Amino acid sequence: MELSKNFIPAEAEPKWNQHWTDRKYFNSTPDHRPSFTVVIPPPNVTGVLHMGHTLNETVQDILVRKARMSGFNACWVPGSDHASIATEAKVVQMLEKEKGIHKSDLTRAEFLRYAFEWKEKYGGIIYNQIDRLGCSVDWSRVTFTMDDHYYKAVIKVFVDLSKKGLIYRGARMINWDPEAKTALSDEEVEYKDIHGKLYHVNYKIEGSEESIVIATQRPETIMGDTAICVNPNDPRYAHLKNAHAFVPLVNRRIPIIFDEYVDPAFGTGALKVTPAHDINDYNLGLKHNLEVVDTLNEDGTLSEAAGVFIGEDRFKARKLVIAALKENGSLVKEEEYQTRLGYSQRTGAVVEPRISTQWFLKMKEMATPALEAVLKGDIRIHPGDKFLATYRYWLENVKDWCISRQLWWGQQIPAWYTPDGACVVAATREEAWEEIISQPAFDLTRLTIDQLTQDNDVLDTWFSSWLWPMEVFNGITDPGNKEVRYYYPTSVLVTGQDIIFFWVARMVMAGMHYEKMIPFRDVYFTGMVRDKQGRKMSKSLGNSPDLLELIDKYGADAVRFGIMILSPAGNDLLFDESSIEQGRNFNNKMWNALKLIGMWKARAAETTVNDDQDHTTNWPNYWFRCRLNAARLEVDQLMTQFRLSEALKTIYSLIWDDYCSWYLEWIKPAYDAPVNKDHLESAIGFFEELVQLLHPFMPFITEEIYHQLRDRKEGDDLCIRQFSKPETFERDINGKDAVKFLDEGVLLKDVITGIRDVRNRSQIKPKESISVHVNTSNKDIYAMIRSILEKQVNGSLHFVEAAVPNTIATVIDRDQFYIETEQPIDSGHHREELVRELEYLKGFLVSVEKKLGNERFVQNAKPDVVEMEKKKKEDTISKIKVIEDSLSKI
RNA sequence: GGGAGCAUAGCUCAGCUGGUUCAGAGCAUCUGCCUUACAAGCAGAGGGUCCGCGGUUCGAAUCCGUGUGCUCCCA
Repeated sequence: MELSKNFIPAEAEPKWNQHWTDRKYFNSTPDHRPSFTVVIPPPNVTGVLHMGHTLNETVQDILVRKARMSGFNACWVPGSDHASIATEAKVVQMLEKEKGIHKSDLTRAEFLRYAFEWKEKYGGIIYNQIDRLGCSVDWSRVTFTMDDHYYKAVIKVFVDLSKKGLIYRGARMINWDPEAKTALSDEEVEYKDIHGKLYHVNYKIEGSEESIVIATQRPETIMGDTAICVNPNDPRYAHLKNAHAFVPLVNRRIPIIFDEYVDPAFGTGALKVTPAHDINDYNLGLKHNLEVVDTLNEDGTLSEAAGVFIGEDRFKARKLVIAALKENGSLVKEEEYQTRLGYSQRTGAVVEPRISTQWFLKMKEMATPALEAVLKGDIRIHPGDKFLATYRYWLENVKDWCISRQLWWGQQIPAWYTPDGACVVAATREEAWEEIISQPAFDLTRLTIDQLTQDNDVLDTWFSSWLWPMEVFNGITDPGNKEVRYYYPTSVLVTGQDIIFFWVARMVMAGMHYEKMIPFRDVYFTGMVRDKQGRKMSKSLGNSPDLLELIDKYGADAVRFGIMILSPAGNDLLFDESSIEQGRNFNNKMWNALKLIGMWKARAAETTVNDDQDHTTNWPNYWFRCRLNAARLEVDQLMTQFRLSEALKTIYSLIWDDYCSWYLEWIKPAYDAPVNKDHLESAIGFFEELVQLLHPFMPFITEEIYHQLRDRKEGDDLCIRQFSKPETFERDINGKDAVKFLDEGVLLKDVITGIRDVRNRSQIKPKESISVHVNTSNKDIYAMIRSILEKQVNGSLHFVEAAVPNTIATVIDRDQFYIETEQPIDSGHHREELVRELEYLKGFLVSVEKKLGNERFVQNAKPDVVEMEKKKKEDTISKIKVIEDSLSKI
């Protein structure tokens, strides 16, 4: 079959995807082989894959495909999470925009119906992208965090942890998102530096003409003030013991209290205390028994309790309060102030500290085993040095986790309330009722099961995703089942460093708690994908390219190549489309090598070489065999260290440079001559191994080439072809050490390059043939590689014992070369170059001699290092001699 | 404020346990090639005070200290 000019991804990709799917290659069931399990970090259903995901999924696919080809039963479970806040926000928005329906008009059940519809419609986008990228996931296992069994698992865990006393309900100061109208965990708040203002406000002291000035960033909260606090050691305020002041605008009488918490140097040294709206004030309030006046509603508007500006939004209220304070003369000063504000990670709204009754999970007990697992090395973090400290710090200082959210989209908290407010945690209404009637404390005479009401709130999405590695195998709902025993713990988790606390640490906690085992052996953190200017890729900036467009333009293999080649382990990468171009060019290179072999195949000679008699002819095959073995070992090692980018670079260079640029050229037959049959066989065999090595990185083109190289039997596909054991590097070939072949290869390349360089510099036309005279003590090696050398430099090789006059002299490795041309030599230019070279060598010689002259060096350095220096000295001296010799002859 | 990381060619980065002619790779640049696999290519080349300063050592891009500049995490 005639091959197209270039590789056409649009044809190969759907074809192989279909083929792999048809044959169920990526579906896994437990068997006798060791398992290699990866669970996809669930992207949320609202989204599309951005470049960060692309990197992530590619890394996972590389590891999974490699394992599948290395004797493992590879199982990669896809899925997505329900992303409570983000999805609910999108659904609410859609309902308002498209249908004119407000959430408040709907019942919970009606709303959930719309949400599931929405999920059906958009949730598939992400799966399509995973598919197009060539990810070898087991689609029969796709899991969603709101699936029935998953829902049950989350509820089961909640009930269980409650029974164990690890979950409690209480009023605490929490982070409130006034836009989504829900609580957030500490981890969901992002802090940003902003320019703010500090307002100095006058509070009148009771029964005196005096007043006290406080400094605040949030004048709109003064209506919630219930004290003023000063430092007891501050002489300015010592006389105010037992005094009271009046809050401006509302005239509340509040005490002046004394606490060392206040920094006398900050602002005026006097602090207004608003326990309802600031975490530190809240703690002060607890300590001094202060009244709590909550002046804000759940949507961020001022409440009745504020007394003024009721119903105004907090930001507008601030302006109104400032104006009012100005008017009555209470505002004495405004100053610029640098501060930090918390923003909701999901909605971007400014987070409001708010006292609210929420559910919490105690973290201390769960954190200890999770920390130990990593410190003991049961879980290995890559790159370790960078993230171990972060992980450790967070777990050692962990705070209780606020797990309730005031939303509908998610697992509804299984807590049931009697009309008089008593609360029971149970998986179902019936179970809750059972529990109530079993407790004599309840007055059952007027209570029926229907009067129980369920908690309105849902659980944090992370409270479901932390069970992911277990429940994708039904490990929570059906503990100890065959699958979870086989697949758990999973092998490696690949994810972004940004969710180390949200997700990674909590999965370890859940795994240690329920399976008594770590959830994964290795954690690999990928870096963040940034644009060329180093900016984080984000939807709002619009600087993230569309994945499917990239795949359409360059092909999935090229996209995978481009993103991997740029991505050193754990480091951020600056995304640049040109690296994807490089991937496409690489495709083209391999495609052309395939075409070359195809042409050879069409016209191969019947002749073969008899190995014993003709080492020379077979030399390129031996050499490449050794080169390939060495590279395979290197790649294997890099991959176990998760240095995937370097592994890919190694393969890239092995294919492009060693195979295409050197090996194929070395065995290429003379113009119009048929190729030697043994060479052809070797070339095909090597190419097979090369595409196998590359397959995990670029699955489509490699599968295509694999099938183009030979006719394959049904079921002989590259994606499941097992790697042979890498042959050891030292293995002899025909009694010769592999290292020798490699050394000869290096010499041959050096000589070819060196002579071509001379040709270039001397402007010898490519078509002009030259005579190369070499003075060497290794004639046998040159005899071996002679024909290749002559072909590659377009010249003929002759051995000499002395300098040849009227030639261009050069030294390559340890041998002296004299290049004879038909054209006259530009002696001036040549002399100049030789002089420059000579100067460098003389300087180098001085430094080597100095080193060797240093007694302490000779004494202290390792013997082979000293030996090396001596050799350098000798080589340099002989080179100098050759150059001086040539100079004298010009 | 506390902690972590980074600084090497124009750009993006390798450089592991200090020692090969160690200062590297890819991309970009320059020169020469339409050589029947490939111009999305081939053959070559140039390019760096390894951020500054100090120390340890026979020897430092590499180890230690310090300064500067950037990035991230936490409060």
